[in-house]
Amino acid sequence: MSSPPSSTPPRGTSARRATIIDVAARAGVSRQTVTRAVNDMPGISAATRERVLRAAQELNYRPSRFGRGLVEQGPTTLGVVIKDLSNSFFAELGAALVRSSAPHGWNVVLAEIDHAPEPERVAVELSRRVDAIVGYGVDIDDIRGAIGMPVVHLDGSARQAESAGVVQFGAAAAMDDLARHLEVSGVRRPMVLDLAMAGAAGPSIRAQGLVAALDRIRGAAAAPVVAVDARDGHRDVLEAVLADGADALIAFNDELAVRLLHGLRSLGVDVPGRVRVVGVDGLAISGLVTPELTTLAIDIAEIAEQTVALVAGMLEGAVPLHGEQALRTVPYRLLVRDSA
Amino acid sequence: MSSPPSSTPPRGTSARRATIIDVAARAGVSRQTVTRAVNDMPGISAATRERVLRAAQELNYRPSRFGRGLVEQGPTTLGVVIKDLSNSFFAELGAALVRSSAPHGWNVVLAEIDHAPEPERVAVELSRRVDAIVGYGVDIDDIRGAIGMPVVHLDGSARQAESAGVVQFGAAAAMDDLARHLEVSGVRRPMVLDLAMAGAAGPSIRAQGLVAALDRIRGAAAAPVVAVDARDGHRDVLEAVLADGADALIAFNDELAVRLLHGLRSLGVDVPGRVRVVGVDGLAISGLVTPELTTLAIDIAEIAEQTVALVAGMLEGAVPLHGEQALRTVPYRLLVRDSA
DNA sequence: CTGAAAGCGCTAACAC
DNA sequence: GTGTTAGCGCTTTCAG
Repeated sequence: MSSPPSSTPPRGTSARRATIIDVAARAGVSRQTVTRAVNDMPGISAATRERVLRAAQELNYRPSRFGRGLVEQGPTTLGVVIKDLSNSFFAELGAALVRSSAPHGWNVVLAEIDHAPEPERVAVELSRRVDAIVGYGVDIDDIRGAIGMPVVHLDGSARQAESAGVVQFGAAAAMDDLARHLEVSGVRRPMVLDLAMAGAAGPSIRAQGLVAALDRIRGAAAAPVVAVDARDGHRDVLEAVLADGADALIAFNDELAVRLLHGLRSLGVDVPGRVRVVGVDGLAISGLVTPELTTLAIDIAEIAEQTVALVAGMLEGAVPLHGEQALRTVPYRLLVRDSA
Repeated sequence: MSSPPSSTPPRGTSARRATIIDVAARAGVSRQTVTRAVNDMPGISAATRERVLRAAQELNYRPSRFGRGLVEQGPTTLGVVIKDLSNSFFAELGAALVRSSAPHGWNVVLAEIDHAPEPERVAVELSRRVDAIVGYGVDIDDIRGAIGMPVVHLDGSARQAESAGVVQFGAAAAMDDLARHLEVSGVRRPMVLDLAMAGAAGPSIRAQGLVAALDRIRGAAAAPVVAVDARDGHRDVLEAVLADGADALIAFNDELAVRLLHGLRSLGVDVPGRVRVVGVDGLAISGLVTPELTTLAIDIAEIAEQTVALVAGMLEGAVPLHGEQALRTVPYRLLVRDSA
């Protein structure tokens, strides 16, 4: 691959995508006739259609969706920016957003931050291709070019509502419920198992919230936070916290909790007898493991509904792009099952 | 703006989306100046920018992504049509496709068939908005309008390769391995638990393949196929098949298998002692339940890679849109763990 | 710093 | 049956 000195477009396979004009020229017809052939419209002879289609094929012609959208008024497109799609919670949320968008006739473009070549550019790029942006880690300042574009932060803070829409995940009440539940269950040394985020300095917001809530358990010292790797075996960590006297493990999310449960089982540790385990999210799997997982559950479908409704309102101009009216809250609820 | 006598657009909230021209008029500047303000470009005075932005805001102006894409040559957009995103396998596949597309700089539009208002129109509609289509249940004949558009069937048949690209999931070999494994384990009465699909007449293709493979177990009669509901408790079904003497349950997929495991546990039935359980897919959860699930696993990331590579080849014109060269196969592999 | 002109690729409406 | 005309909304020249 010889790189030309200046800006000569690559010659080889993809010189320049063929347009309707190229096809028209090659088939010796007008552009309109090409349109008719390609879109299977009436008012064209079979012979001509054949000829046009052949020309199109030879040129590897594909209609530009932009030209088409311009004249046809394409559907609203929602850009969804997800941190990490291999995280079940995010994956389910993405799916729910797709589903909630369908009744509106919207298209949904899904983009992932964590595994992107240029993570910080994902949202910016996407914002130029869609009508609204929803997601995590979207830096509103980066999108200032997108004047008037609805932006909704998922799991955002009230502060973020000063500059964009926010769907808040209300965890405080449920965390308090959890602390109370653990307290009456006799827990005295709860520990928070946080997910080790790349590049994160301290504990996650969620872990901090958990610690704060747990702090209200009488007779218990401040709950320690232990960062664990998302995909690891956790065996060492488990042995360590057990040796440290932990009698309740609050995991960052259900996925981690289920892994913990699995690890404890292979260690022969009784749950909830010897140690209790709690997850966060309320994913389907949490109800399918043994013992069934006690968890702080949030209704993902509800989040998606609220989000889409909020965006729809913004698009119509019925809801301001930021401020109080652009703030929604979906609560977590304590789901007591067998593991704690 | 004097509205012409005849086609007055609706006045209310959503009259007609404001264009750059409306903004220019309102701000008393040229379109180009609006572009400069909106895109945060240099060569414009702060005062003018302010004025333009205000006008834009007042008109609820958002740039059209089509007009923009037309002149800017937007990225390739891949349309992914998934049957049911609440099925973990499909959700993971969708996520994997997003991830595999990122290095190419492609955008991915995800659409779901099963919960769409008009299921049969999903793929057709989408095909007019994207550069290539990948997915399940895409009727190639419906998309004939999309001349030259790459279409790839996921989990397709060799026959479908006559008209489109296909990524085949090769199950035969793994199913044979499974049958052999069950045979030497002493299984004599395996049963297939199929997912009851709405509107499906008989057993799924997968169930049929399983039955065919199981048929080779010496001393066993043809394996019965029992259709079960995706979300149900399965208790009745479980009791029935157990009463019927089943000593191995092959589930349509891991999700069902995990539910089965859960049901069996609450029934106090020993797995694999009393009955063995096998899943299909190889999802993450299959390794996190007790006993760990024996399953026919397929590499989802590999499927996504192959699919994206195939589409890329088609887009470049390097790979034909159908035929042998447009056929790829990703195999299932028998993953023997504890449940069978 | 601002504006005018050209053109991106396509289709609807109206000729012929 | 086919071609011509006129945009769709935006950004990129190039002139002022």
